[in-house]
Amino acid sequence: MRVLLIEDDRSLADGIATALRHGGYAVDLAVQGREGVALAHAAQPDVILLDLGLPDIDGIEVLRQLRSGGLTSSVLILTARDDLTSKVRGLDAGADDYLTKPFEVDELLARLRALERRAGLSVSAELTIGDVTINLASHEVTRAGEPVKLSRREFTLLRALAERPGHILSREQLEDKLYSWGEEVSSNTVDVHIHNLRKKIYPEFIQTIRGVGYKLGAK
Amino acid sequence: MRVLLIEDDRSLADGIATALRHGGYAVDLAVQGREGVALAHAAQPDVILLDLGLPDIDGIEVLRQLRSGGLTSSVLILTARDDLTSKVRGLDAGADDYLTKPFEVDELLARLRALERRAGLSVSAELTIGDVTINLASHEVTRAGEPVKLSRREFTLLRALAERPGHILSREQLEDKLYSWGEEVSSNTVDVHIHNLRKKIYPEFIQTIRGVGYKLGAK
DNA sequence: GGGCTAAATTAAGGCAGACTTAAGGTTGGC
DNA sequence: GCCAACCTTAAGTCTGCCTTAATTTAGCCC
Repeated sequence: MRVLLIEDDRSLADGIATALRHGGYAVDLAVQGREGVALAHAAQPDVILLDLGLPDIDGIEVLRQLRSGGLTSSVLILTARDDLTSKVRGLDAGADDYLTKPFEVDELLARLRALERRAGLSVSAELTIGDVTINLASHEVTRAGEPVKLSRREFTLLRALAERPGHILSREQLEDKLYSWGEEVSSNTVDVHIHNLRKKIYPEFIQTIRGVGYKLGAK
Repeated sequence: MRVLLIEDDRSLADGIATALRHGGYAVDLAVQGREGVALAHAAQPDVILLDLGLPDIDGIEVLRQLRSGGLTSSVLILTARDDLTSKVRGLDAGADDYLTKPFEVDELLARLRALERRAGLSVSAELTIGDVTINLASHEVTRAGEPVKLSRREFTLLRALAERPGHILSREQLEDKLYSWGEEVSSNTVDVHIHNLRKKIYPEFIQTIRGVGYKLGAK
């Protein structure tokens, strides 16, 4: 866990840094805004502790520069100002939390733990088979970078096949993916949708195993 | 965005709830700890506002039950106690933030926005999708620099979609963002609001995935 | 190669889901 | 307490998709 502390008051900064190191954090220290922005990009910290009262640049401006530079670290603002507006401005400029000076080290540590907890990354689930990508969240499918427009049933079928590339799925299994209980179907729908999929992507993309079912890739 | 408020002081609770609803949140209200735990599971709120001084169970205990029940909503503690220990205990028990009473509604709203941000919903106070910008704090929306006037419901819908650009949200999910428990709606309101949004912005801005839901750009 | 079965192809009809519109109802501001 | 804005309903229209089924093509075994 890496922390970047941007704080111009040297003795306060040293005190915090020591406490954090005791707490098992790796701490980088910057005493000016510009320096802080540079270090943030160099050190890629998990959390940034940002003092609002910096000598060279306004803290909120630093925050803005960090965010517009694409930085995703959590930011905790340290401020002597307890006026509402700068708190609100700070939070709206992309801070995750703030702490008013003076504060107790225990509270700082507690807030850091709270920030750590929210480390859940949202992974955009995407399947790739050959030059075909399937975005599960947006239902977007591309083939060699070109978007392919699929209907609901087509998408469901394709996903079912793409989830187990190389495995053969029978018509029956595929129907199970398409239809819920009590709305079974009595025709060759699966065949038809497979056919349409092949037309939209390319024929060899889906292989037929005669008498068994269909499968993707892994030729 | 859905908020669960657990607060035993009825008039305070009503005040907060009204303010939040104005801000475009769907608000569920519980006046007791047990009730709160139950509702949290039923309503699946994005954020829980938890008063520590509840009549039946201690607030921290409520929090513990919520977390051990696997709930991942962000929790913001409201407390009259400004003593450090209960703050720290709260944060360690899994709260994401706290606010000491009395507080200003503006600050509550700012903290809510900050919580939403951390939950990975958005990175800054302003969302931009294509040439449309959405200011979460002021509720101002512009399209190609031109201001667009949206109603409350329209704004809430747009925000929900904009928080996860490219992701598809079903009508059901969108309704959850608009309505609190017990005020469910049985018509095509979502459709209508989407339609009005499209008229005010432009039709292709919101895409329909037939049989699945709606999504924004990300093209 | 002939016969048989499985799969591919095609097109049409029907329908469910989505869009549109307008009329009440409700709410909030003054 | 009135007015305007906004929200909900509901009905009607539209459209893209799905299913159906009939026909053609391909694969396999003897």
